[in-house]
Amino acid sequence: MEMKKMSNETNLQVTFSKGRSGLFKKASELCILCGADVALIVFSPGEKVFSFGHPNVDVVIDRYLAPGPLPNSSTMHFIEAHRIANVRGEDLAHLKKAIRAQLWWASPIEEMTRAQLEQYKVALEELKKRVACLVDRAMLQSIPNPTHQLFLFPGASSFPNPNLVHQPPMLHNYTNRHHRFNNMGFPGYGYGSTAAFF
Amino acid sequence: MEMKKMSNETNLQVTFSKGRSGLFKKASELCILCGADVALIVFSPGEKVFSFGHPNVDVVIDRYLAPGPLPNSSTMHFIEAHRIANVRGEDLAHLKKAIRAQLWWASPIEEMTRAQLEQYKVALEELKKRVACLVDRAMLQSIPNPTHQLFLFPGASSFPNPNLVHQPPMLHNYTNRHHRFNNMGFPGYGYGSTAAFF
DNA sequence: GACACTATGATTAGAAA
DNA sequence: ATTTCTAATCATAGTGT
Repeated sequence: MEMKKMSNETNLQVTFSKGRSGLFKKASELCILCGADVALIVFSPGEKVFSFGHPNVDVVIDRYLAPGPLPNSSTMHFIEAHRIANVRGEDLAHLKKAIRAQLWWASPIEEMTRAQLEQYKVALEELKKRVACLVDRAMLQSIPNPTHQLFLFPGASSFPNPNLVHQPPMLHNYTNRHHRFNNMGFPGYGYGSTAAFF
Repeated sequence: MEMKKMSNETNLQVTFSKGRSGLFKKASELCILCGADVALIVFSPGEKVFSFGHPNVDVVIDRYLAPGPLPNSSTMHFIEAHRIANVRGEDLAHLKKAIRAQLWWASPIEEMTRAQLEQYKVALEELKKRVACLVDRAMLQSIPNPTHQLFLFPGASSFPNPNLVHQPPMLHNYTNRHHRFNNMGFPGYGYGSTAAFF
């Protein structure tokens, strides 16, 4: 088969789907057989997200990004100073609840090393300040809502529920970022439960 | 072949190496044939890093990490519950620039709406608390730092230079995070330069 | 670790649902 | 976008250098 981008749009679609399956399968096999840790993120031509990770996508990414979530040196300048900006709760309790259910980037936290955690913490404080600032300013101006498609769940159609997949793949942690789910308890591949997104 | 972790250490080593090659090849094929964007990170049993990305590992990761419009449906309730802010032009250019230039996980920030920003802010606070808690806990446990091997270039041996590989793989952007390089100008696969890692 | 070799079991392209 | 089916192709485990 010629190694160049396929012209036929339909065939491309099919090929992508199959290829992705094969790719993910290979990835999981590598994890199972060799105990390797893998993070695999795929964006379809249609911009849909597919991911696979062992033990978990974010954990691997963090490890890849290590040492420390502050990849660029310029950021390091901020590590020294700055204390935590006091932010009072306001009436955001309910918001917290909602957010708690969907915080994607917090899940890998308990697997970070102490050093990473410390850096992470500092970085968070810095970021929070910036965000707070942005929020305040945004309050004054009404940023037009970009097309929200809030109820769109790209990729959700692929594996709506891992347990419903016809041929149970040994894949686990097969997710898309908008609708994460861990296909634990899979035949032949059950890994320790991942911490819930608190 | 039985799908469980291999016992023979030697065979495992070989299998990993082969499997990784195959996996990366598949990944690149998916990119070439279907124009998919892929990030693939693999940690060998020996903790060595191997990565592949199209157009680039970090770009894909960022896209993966970038929270599109907060996608959870339950979130909607809160978004609706919030009043809309008033219009007012304010210059955030410098702030945006600063953020864009420094915090990788903040990059998507300027694309968030006010409502999203507020949630983001709350989320940060929540997260920060968790981090602080974990840090404190970690302080007491003194979690041993995993060997950092900061100046080690694992994986560099695999594909020292793509151009030197006997059978030129169609792989590109085969990197390890400590020694990044883009194998642009590859026969049959040259992609436009990706944004530098600011 | 990478590479050569080879039988065979696994994977895929293509068409179609 | 995924799946089924099939024939043909390909990738790989095991062994050895």
